[in-house]
Amino acid sequence: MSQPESPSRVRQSRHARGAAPTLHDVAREAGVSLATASRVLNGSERKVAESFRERVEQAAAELGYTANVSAQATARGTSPVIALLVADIADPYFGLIAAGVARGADEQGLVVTIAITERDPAREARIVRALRGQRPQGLILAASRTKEPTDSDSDTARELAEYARFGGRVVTFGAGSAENRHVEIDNRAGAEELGRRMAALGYRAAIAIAAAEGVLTSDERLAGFRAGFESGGGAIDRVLRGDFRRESGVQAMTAALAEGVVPGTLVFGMSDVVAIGAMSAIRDAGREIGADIAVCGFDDVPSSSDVTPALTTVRVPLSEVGYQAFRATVDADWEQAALPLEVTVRASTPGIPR
Amino acid sequence: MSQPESPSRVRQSRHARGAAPTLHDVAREAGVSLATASRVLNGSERKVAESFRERVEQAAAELGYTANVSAQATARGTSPVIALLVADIADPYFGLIAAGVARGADEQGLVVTIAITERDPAREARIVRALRGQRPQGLILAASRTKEPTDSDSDTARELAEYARFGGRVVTFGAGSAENRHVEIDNRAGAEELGRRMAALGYRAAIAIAAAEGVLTSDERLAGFRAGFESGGGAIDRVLRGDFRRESGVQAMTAALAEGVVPGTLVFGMSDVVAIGAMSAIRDAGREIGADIAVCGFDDVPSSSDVTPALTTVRVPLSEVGYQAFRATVDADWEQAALPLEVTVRASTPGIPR
DNA sequence: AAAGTTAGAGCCCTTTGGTGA
DNA sequence: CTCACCAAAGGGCTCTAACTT
Repeated sequence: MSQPESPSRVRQSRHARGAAPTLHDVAREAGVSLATASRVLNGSERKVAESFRERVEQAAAELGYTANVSAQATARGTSPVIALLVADIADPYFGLIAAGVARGADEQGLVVTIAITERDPAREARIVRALRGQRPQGLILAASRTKEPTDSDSDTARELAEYARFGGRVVTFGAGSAENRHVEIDNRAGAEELGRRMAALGYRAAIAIAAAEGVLTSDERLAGFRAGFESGGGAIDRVLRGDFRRESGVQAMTAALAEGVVPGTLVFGMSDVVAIGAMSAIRDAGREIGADIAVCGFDDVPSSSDVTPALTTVRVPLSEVGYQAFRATVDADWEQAALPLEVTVRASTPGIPR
Repeated sequence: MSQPESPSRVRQSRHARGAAPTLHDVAREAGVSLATASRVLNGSERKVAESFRERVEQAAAELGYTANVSAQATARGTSPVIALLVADIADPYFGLIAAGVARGADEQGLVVTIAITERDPAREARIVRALRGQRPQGLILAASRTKEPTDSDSDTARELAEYARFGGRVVTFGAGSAENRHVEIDNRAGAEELGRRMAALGYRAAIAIAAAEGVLTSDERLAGFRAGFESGGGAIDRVLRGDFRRESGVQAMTAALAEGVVPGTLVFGMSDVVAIGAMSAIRDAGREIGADIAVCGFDDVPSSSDVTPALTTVRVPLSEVGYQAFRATVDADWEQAALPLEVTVRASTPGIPR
């Protein structure tokens, strides 16, 4: 009566159902000690005789044993996970970065946990704190950093510092603190080249659709573009503010159009997604993209080449960027590999005939 | 000499640097027992006197304590993670699903670990096995299932069964086994309606670009479309095979065009991404999308409305689908909420004037 | 006697001495 | 002396049972 409804050859361990077999179960089944079973199954330098190894492996297979990662983590004092924070995983920008991170993690047999900040600094701080509890080997922060930290930003910073203090490795994008490793995308240079090229195409007046002032990526891209565009004789007439989302491009552009946009103007969206939103607004206003109003963006996300006219942009090797960020979390001595940006001129900026 | 370079008020615990503070440290600092500290910090029914609670909380704050999730997991026997398997996180289809899953997980304070199958059954099996080790509360499999399992598929199935056997909850998409919960997208009905609508618009000849035979989602969409389209007097002339990726759409369409495509033909891509690839090929061949060759897809990923002409498709609430999948992993009694699909006719299928 | 504390066993695994062949 | 095994301690936490006031 102590073993209700148990089939005849049931194991008498406590996990008849409901719990996965443990190393203990395997060891007992194989008739060896825990230590030996551990060595066979969960990797160790020390040798185990072939006959024992076989017995253990068979027992494990029979029982469907899988090492309990949490237990391993507590015992080893390190857990095989990389934490990735992104603003929005459905955004292709972050999707591509995540793909790169995942690729790297897979290579190293690490697991990646993903969390979404929704671009909310308070949320971000909360998440970093929660993630700290996982004791991940590395933490990659791919949400947008701002220059002058809000209170919540410094909450995040504090949590990150705390995490780093106890051996965790933080990787951020763009200029990080001296402490943290960071993957640098040369937004400024890429944007400058873009500005130069656009000026060379004959554009002289531009409208920029940027994120809020202080958002580093946006600031850098804007400054770079301005430098390049002005060096070629162009000028940015208006800077509209929003964020990196498509809807932001739609709204800013709609507003700009309402105020009036002269033909031959170039619109520069701080991200392709924004630029594509702007294109949509332009079209909805009955204007033409290209000869009438030209548009360019930044990132070269896949859909940039699928819209019509195809979007002029700066190619950022996002997946590679993600991969680099991953390497930065695990490599003892890491140096960022070159991440070349490349201006890609397409039909959305046909140029102005002289 | 026993405490090198230690600041004066250093704590004497073993973790002067390198290891995060433990509950033990907090308890000592607060002058209470482990049990009390645990109750205060890591949630418990039992009451703790206010004065003790304060002391503990302050000590925790001072030390920057965060509970070690792995240790909690081993002690509690359950770990707060949901595992998500997707074919490709950079694909907007999976990106949106992941966003929905992440939203749900966040609501419940769970962590999402993500893994990429790359649509490789062998990889998938390997990953499921690795993920099993995490003892996640739920496992969401969002990669494409096939009808007649390959060997590797049954490897996956075996791992899933093993996982489920010990209390894990598996959620798949599309018709799952009787055992597993599954989130059903009514591909057939959606595609049928699409087919009907396309026939009503005057289309009579269609080319379908599908994934390999046996890939359930593709099969269902194709069958549904065929039924609807034929019921309206149309017929599918050619079924080209590839996968769900953009490149597949390009290749299939290029091949189709080489063989010849008469004006007025409708191309149905089994996913928007494929349809967009086909659009690209059509354009590259110097043909026109719309009046000449019409195109429709499935999913309504964001870029579908950004391409020109905008893509006719079937709207799938992907983020909601992901959310549902998440609920299915955690709710004791779960019933799938309705996931209405909606045919969205856009400019890529202007119809054939009679 | 109620309320709240504490000691200590237990979770699953790793790893280090020891020990017998 | 190797070689290859085992026992046992330890890792950070939870939770029950016993104890204090």
